Amino acid sequence: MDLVFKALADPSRRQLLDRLCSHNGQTLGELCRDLDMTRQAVTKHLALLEAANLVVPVWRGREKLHYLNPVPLHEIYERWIGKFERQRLSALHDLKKILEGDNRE
Amino acid sequence: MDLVFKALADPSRRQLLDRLCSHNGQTLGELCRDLDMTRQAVTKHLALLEAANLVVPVWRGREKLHYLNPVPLHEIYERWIGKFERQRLSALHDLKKILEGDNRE
DNA sequence: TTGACATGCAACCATAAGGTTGCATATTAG
DNA sequence: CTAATATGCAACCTTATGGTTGCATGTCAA
Repeated sequence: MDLVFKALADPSRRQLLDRLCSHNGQTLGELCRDLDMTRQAVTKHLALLEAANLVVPVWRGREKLHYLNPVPLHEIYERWIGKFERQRLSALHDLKKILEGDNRE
Repeated sequence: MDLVFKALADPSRRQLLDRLCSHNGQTLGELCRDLDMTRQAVTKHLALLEAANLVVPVWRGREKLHYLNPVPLHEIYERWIGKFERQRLSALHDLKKILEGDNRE
């Protein structure tokens, strides 16, 4: 779970996920195209995404295809974001109240 | 948006959000209780959470109260996680197919 | 008004993170 | 078989990150 949050923390990695979202199953070479980063940098990012299980690699000969795994993101939502969503309205209410009262007790 | 992902990347900060979720409006001192970290470390974490607008501070005399702001998390979900949720089933399908086929083209 | 309390600010430190370059390895095409 | 292609691995560098300690500031209570 921590690995997933860590993996999502970097904009380059989110960009890679975005690319895979729009075109699943790309090779490393394809994912590198038009990025101002070396192939090795991309490799490192993909390694973190794989460690977080957000991306699953599949070898086809000398090519490495990358597939999106939506499960970890879904879990993040279920076990983490959802919890805050459930409290969202009451938290917003707290905030509104306290900001209206403008710092008095 | 990047600030929000960065803020969520650290487990201590997620823990602080958790604490605020279960008891909103705590002071710095309260938030520090039973953490194996100095007050200054907590202050730094809270500063990042504030920069990401996940936590809103309200001063009451010499005390600083901390309130949860659910909006950024909601936006993360709306603009980011939701997008992947929408593709979730097809991505799972891709993954299943490719893993079944076990690496042939 | 003075001391205790709640917090802020700044310097400093160790390690992690993101990136590069150079070379090695494995697969495919001619 | 040999070239070119696709990728991996390792060393290295710079900056960010998470943490500490020490001291300063502002507020409340006796």
